[in-house]
Amino acid sequence: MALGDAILACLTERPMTGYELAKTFDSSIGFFWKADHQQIYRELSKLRDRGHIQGREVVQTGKPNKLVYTLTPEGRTALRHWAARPSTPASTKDDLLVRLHALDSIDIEPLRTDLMARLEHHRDRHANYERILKKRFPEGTAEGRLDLGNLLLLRLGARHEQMVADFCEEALDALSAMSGKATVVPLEDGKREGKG
Amino acid sequence: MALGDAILACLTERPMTGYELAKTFDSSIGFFWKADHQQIYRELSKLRDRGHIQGREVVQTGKPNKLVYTLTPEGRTALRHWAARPSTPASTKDDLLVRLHALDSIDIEPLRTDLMARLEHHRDRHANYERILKKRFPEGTAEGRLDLGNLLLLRLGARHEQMVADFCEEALDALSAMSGKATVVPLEDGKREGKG
DNA sequence: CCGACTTTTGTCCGTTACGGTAAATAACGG
DNA sequence: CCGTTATTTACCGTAACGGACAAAAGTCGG
Repeated sequence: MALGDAILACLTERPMTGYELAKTFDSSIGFFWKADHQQIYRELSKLRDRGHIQGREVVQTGKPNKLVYTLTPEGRTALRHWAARPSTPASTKDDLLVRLHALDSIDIEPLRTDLMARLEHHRDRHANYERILKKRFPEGTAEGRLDLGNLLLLRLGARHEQMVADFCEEALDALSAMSGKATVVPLEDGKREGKG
Repeated sequence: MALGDAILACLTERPMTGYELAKTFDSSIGFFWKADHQQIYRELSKLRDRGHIQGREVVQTGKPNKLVYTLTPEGRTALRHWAARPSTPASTKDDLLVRLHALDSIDIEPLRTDLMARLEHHRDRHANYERILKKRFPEGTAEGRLDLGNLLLLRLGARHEQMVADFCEEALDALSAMSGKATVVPLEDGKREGKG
């Protein structure tokens, strides 16, 4: 149950409602962890049952009342214990990779379309990371533990998106070369600063 | 259900038993898709029920009889249809990243240990990718669609592991710098040449 | 003004996926 | 005899995902 711990991690920053958490999982932490609002509400109930978080109802006029969740000391401890256990490296599980593995049994045209969409997707995300980096860390330095973690995360994210975007480009190139009859895939590893 | 399709993708190469598939999911395709043998057997039953694969029992003396599964034409079609649908970009879901997000609420020592373990893990995997690359594609070129896909995959895998390993190293460096009291994270290689 | 749509805050229910434990069967190696 | 390799399968619990619904107030268009 890592989703629960991801929520606890979010709540270390400030108390939040399920709705705000859902928003958060759509931006910052959501860059590497997807969860929709139902999942979050369900997980919140479990965490509350476990005593890891505590909900305080805030009466609102006009809108339905909201439940602001705060980490309890038990929750903090649980998070620390969870964080002290060795992490398990996650596997990628990307459909695209499976398709490439069976490249000669599938249709290339839709694949090409897909690769182009993905290229755009990863470029967008890369730009987004860079934008946030420039805004939050214009000096490229962090002050304090929390900032350090987020800076590291943003840099990793940016590089990852860059890498995948490059990969999509190369795959498209190779596919073109292939359908053009040549059987050689261009480029080799290392840097490859795009010709702009 | 992408696992089912991953299995179909594997079976395009050659007919296999559940046992062999489990092995495969421990090496080649398993580099980016984890699945243990129970999952695979379960999925195989479903695929057989759906008529996407067909099992042929091979009587063995000494060992339990084995069931060799072959793709049916329906299975091939299903795979092609699946591969023609746009892929959904997968999110990372790595515990380590969640921990970094809550860096100031967790203990650094176990994190450091974990980072070192992960560094080694990703270096090993990188070496493994490079080894396979050198063996299967000494020229760095592919002949034929199937080879192209696998070459691309291996290169992506190698780069990915390299990147994550580098990330672990940087995180460790930054953590050391931090506990040494300085609050500045050293500049990374590559871009970002802001400060002198 | 009415109806449609969005925002905010959730709940319910069903399916898919994952993972631990275990068991049956039989050769081979130490 | 015990452990490992090979092979398949069952049972069971939890984690994760995702569609639909609810309820009440806000905003926009006709």
